Amino acid sequence: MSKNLTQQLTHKLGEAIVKGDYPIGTRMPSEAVLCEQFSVSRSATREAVKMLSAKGLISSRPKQGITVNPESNWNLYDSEVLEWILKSKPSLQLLKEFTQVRFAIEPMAAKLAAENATPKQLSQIEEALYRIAEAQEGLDDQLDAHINFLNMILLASGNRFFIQLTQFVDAALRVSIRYTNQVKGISNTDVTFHVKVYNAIKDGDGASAQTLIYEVLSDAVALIESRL
Amino acid sequence: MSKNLTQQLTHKLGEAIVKGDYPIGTRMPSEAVLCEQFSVSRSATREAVKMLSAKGLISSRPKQGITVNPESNWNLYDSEVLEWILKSKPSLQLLKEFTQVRFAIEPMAAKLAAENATPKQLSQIEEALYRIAEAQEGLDDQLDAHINFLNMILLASGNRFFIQLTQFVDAALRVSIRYTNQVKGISNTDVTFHVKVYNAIKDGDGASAQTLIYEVLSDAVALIESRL
DNA sequence: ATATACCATTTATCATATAATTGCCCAGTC
DNA sequence: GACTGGGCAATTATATGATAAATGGTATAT
Repeated sequence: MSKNLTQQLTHKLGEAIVKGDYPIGTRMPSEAVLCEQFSVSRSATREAVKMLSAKGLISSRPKQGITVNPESNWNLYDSEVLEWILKSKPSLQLLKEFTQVRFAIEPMAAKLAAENATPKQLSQIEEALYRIAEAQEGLDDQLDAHINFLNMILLASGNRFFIQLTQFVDAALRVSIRYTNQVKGISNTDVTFHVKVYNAIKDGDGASAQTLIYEVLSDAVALIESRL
Repeated sequence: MSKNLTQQLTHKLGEAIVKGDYPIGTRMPSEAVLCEQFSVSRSATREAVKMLSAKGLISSRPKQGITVNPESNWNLYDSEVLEWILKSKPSLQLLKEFTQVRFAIEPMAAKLAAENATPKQLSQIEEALYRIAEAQEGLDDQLDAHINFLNMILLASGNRFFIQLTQFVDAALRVSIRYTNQVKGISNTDVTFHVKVYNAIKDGDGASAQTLIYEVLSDAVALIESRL
């Protein structure tokens, strides 16, 4: 649970907004009303409102009150916002959009990793490989192992914007599991695939690494689209 | 300028943090000190601190004070954070990273646009084409016209996560102009290129649209890397 | 009909008091 | 001597009340 009142309120309101309880464009209850509804002081309320404004969900102005911003203003790559979205309106459509982003990001990340990975990062990817192998034998969680593998590739890309998407990829994979009920098809469980990716990265063969990831995600997207 | 005190302070502190005035991992001045330094009340200070925490730049806890988070926690896709980064430490390295993200995103966005664009969105892309043509004749700003074209493609992708990156692409292109001093090479000024992209999207030829954008960005990345 | 001045509402800011959290030290105990 | 618990101190967290500023709307004057 969130520690302090402000964060608790931020989460409650954030979830409610994302869920659609306060429709876009409409005015939320005024400061005073929110205080009463949630039995907190104005300080806590105002701080929560500020945090939500910082994430682009709302904006508040004198006289006009607190209004819900259009979705285009929301910071969708903020992991809290992402969490609220996943919690309140998971859907196959959302999974599709997630996977499309992975489709764009991961092949390029693998390419960059092949070109830039440090020896240390390489060994981290190799370790991730072992985890996947162990997961096959039931010694580790398959999903966690796969996510770890992808995260290591993102880290090895050496690009801070890719690195920041680790949480995003994490969320995307955890959603996918809800719908596919197995890792297979979304992220090939066959460890030989991951070995190929690792080898390409190790050999500095960016094009191969990129293509490998691209192909497997291509299948994943096709699978999801077939269900829509 | 930012309207209210809280936002002003948020910007000042945000910029300072990104700039490195408060090194990562260190403790920032306490609430009380910040109040005095910037001559504002505790409410304003606390709200600014909350906004920066919401963006992942800092975290504050009793006794421990306000500490600067590692960069991996920053919400780099937040347009304000992006703005602060661009303002304080623009570099060719940063441009490279920006362009790599574009390299990942834009070809896929074009592909999706080809597959999903509505008639209205198609006509918006067509309009953007006219703007580029007019820009060639000096009737419109070239950079703005190019950014507009890319934004329309992102919008037509129908994927909210791509759509959200319009600001990112905007920032990336505006940085690139600082270094290349001309749009050429970063985003081909030849309008015939853009016509090809538009036609591919209009014809629903995702693969072609994707390849076209990929090729031109491939050149852009190569150009930047040659300067590093 | 238009522009200006005023008014009411809501957030913004300031100020102060009290509570809660937590790192740290110190004493006590085994 | 090392570990455990209590208590202290520093800092943020929360509550509350008062005042300022912003702004949409209204009324008024021309």
